[in-house]
Amino acid sequence: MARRFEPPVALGGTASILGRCTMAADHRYDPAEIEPHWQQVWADEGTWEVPDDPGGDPTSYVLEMLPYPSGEPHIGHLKVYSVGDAVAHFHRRTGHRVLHPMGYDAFGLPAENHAIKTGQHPRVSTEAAIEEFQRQFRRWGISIDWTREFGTHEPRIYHWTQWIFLELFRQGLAYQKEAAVNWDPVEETVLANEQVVDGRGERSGALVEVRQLKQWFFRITDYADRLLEDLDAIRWPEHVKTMQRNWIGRSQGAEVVFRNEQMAVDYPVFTTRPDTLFGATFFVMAPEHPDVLRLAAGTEHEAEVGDYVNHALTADNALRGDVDKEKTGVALGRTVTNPVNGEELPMYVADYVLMEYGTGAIMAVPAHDERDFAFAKAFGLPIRRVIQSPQQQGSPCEDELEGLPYSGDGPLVNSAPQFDGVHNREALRAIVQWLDDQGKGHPSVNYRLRDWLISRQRYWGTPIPIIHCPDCGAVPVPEADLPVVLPDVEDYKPRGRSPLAAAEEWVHTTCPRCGATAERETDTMDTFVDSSWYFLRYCDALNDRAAWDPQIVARWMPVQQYIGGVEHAILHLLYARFFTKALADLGHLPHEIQEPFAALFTQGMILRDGEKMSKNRGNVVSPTTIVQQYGADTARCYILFIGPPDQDADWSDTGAEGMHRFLGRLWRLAAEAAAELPDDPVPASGARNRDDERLLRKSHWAIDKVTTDMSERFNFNTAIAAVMELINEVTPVKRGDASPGAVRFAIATAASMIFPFAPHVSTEAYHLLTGERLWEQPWPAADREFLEAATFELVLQVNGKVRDRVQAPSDASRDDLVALAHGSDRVQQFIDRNEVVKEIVVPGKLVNVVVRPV
RNA sequence: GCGGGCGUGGUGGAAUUGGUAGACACGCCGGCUUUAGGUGCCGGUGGCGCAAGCCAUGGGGGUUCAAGUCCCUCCGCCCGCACCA
Repeated sequence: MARRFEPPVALGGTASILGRCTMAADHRYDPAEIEPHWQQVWADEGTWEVPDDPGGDPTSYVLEMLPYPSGEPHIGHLKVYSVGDAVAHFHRRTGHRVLHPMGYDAFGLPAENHAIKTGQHPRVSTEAAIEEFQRQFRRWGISIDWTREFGTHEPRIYHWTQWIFLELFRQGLAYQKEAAVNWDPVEETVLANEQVVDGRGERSGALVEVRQLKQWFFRITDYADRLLEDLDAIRWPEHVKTMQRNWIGRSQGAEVVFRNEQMAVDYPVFTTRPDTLFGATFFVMAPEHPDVLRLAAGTEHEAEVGDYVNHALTADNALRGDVDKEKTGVALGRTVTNPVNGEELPMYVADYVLMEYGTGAIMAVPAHDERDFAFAKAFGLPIRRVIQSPQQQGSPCEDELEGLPYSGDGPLVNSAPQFDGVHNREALRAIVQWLDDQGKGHPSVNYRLRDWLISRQRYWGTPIPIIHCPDCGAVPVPEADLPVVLPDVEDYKPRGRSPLAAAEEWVHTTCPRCGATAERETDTMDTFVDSSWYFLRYCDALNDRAAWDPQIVARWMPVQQYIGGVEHAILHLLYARFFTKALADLGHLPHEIQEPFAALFTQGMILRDGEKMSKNRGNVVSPTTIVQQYGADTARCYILFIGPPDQDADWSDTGAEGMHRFLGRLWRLAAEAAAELPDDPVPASGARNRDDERLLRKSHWAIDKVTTDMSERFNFNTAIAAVMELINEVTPVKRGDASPGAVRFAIATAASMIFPFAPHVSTEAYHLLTGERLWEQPWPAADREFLEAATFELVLQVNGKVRDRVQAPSDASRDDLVALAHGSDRVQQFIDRNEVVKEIVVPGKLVNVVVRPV
């Protein structure tokens, strides 16, 4: 290392030589030189690698969400890895073996769409992007165990994605069914419910069509309750948990059977309000309900119902979901019997009833349900109040409809003699019990969550390892034949079926069960399948006999700190939880591992001028540019300094420059001190002068502050600010008479603590000062001795307003403090001509003298 | 409509449990160093006021010796869910 400083002979014991025209000052802080140097050392030595089995050492697994490799990393990546790396470094230096791996979510539509446009194989563009990501992550100095790296598109990886599919299939958790599914006409594939937002494809923005297709599903609904309950046990942001709870949408209620006598068919409905059963005045079915046309057949409504159903099924999904839309529907000309009172209720078909939820049919209680109320008004149907609202209880109102619809609680009316006057919550239980006894209903739970549709009619994904045999049906590919390798094709364009269907040689095969001619499944899996287990693979990444060894996984899992964007609050995070539970049930994970991510941190976006960065706005700041301009340390530090990392933050070029100046100052102070100050020990308590005391006090205060900010919260911005305060204390003039040992200690401590955010410059500075490798040093510990001062600044208030500040001994009694208050002229000024009512003393802080005019 | 979050100087943000509002930084102003630019260093910087002092955390009200922090109410912005029976 030619550039290393040769420390000159020490220039004596005082710090007064800290002038500017020194050797060190001739050199500039040059990240372009420092950063690659240490990166090379870390790469050569494999510094961040951990063994599969770390033995008895405490472990920590720090993970950022799997990046999708496309083009080059953007500033959001820089932020998420700056946060994750800070956590990983802090955990390492506080005594943990830290697993901090990297990989790529390499399958997916953008690469395939690119292939459709250019004919370039998605593997080629994807692997080019991966290389670019690798290069950048290395250039940023992120501490990654590169031996564990993989892309989900590698056959050695999707081998196990297919294996997991087969395991789920074996257990009945993967199944095929014909269903009304969301078809994205632009992407030409089906989408999961989670990928449809406001009736539009999440990626394409196209209005989604409903099609009847045979598709593969994962039975995530079997895990609805556990996915809900276990949220309580994980340290995740409350709003993410709320979003998952809402998505799962558990509602407790009852199934109630309504019978159509003409056709002799029972129609169960789900309701959360069986207490309002006596208020049901009609009955509504979804247009998709398979019995609708049959029911209407032969009635005067037949033609009208047919038209309505046709229209409803072809209408835009988005419009149908609109709450404010006028209620529409058609009478079926049939009735059902209300089981509680034998009343005949007219049947309707209406598109406000959804086939996917409950049984696709509802009992309508217009008096106590907004939607039913709106429908009843539109169709002139009777409205019967069966629950009294509080306003109504004193004086029965004149207008029958006043206060309706009312969805709150209250005593029952107009119901049945044994229930009238009973509070509805109580009546609810009694009515369900009665229905159960009569065989006309039972308690029931419903979920909004549906099974996860995983098949995609696209090329660039993991092939579904199934062979369709005319005799045996869907037969799993034998484990020994895995992986089913994705074949090359000429044409990536989906034409309503997977491009894989065109790979005829690949498709044609024999049935593993009976040997007959058979065909391979040509759909591929949703890429969310890949990202639902990748974190398990990292623990045992090179295993070529199994997806992982459960014993090894047990050493690292669950992920101690997971970091990523809130946009995955539902999709990825719910699927990964489902996989973890299912795999544990199947015996592939230790039973204790029920949750993949013990703690979650969601970072905010980086904005510019208050707006999202986007190519359209032309306000994109690229990490490449920033790193070139200021170095990785500045970029990483600044991104963490702009504000709390969970909040959105506005990027500012001048702000980044300020951070660059600060790191330069830190480096220069270290270089100067290394060159000019003798390497004395920190002066012992008897040998310290006032400046030593001040500097050491500040140092230990900063250690305490930074340690708290890092371990108890994610306040990296205030941690960095504390290091800045410490450095401000070390500047030449302030240093005054401080001893070289104290000055060196303060600078080394600052470097040590900025390391998780700016690993290169801090390592360099620390090495200059001590000759030691910073990453091998334990995290500094604050010495209590310096945290407790002999005196403190006592704030003196009169009537809650600050009037003076004085130094007070830390061990002063309350009376002493009050005396000090009265001793202040400025306080006296405000007490004069007033009567002292009382004195409030907050030890160590303030005295408040309360006065009132005489 | 329901649920959640947020509102503090010119700007980003601090204020951990009700106890000094504005840490730290950007920007701006002034000074020193430098051939010069940049860098570096020193000082100042919430508003009003000559000053004593007064005012100030989206608006209004309350609790308290003391409120950015707790309570009520209104306003504004952001996010999630939304015909789920």
